[in-house]
Amino acid sequence: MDIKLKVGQRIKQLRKELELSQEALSLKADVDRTYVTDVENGRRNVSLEILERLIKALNVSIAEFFNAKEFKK
Amino acid sequence: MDIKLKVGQRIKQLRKELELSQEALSLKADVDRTYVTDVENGRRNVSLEILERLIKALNVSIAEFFNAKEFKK
DNA sequence: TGTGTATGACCCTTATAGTCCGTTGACTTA
DNA sequence: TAAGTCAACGGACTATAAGGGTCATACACA
Repeated sequence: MDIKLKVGQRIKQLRKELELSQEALSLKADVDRTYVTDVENGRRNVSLEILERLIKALNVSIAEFFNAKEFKK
Repeated sequence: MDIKLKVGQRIKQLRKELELSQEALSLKADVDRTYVTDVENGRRNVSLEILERLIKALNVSIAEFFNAKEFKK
């Protein structure tokens, strides 16, 4: 599966666990709301700095974010 | 520390373990030779797709790549 | 019905990611 | 003295990420 989609689905999963809307997450991470939609749907090739902001807004470490089975080989 | 530098240092560390030159890594990952230098020195805000190519060229999973103490909190 | 909230899909700028050319300095080996 | 490898750096260029506008859809509730 495409890396962009894997990351998008992981973000969506963690966002749901926190019961945040896309807009609430976008505000916490200081990105555009429609950008979050695109990222979650695998349409954006996110850069490191934006990815870090999104991950921080989800209250997990980068290691935790990528410690999911879709990122293990 | 800056996320770009953390990623750069991790790439350099794994590259050294494999005893690859920057150019050899750049060929394996199909990115520009000079780009690898910049990434390792924290000067590039790498995108997901390029990062994935670099990580694959280093023979580790994405989870393993980020399973290092600098990415845990 | 309407009104609000949440998400998704386009489309279009502009800021920057990524490429490609070259040079330089440090180090090694002949 | 070369002649090679390697890393770092700069300038110019091209491709695309990031941001933002707008409209559509679905759902809930008054």
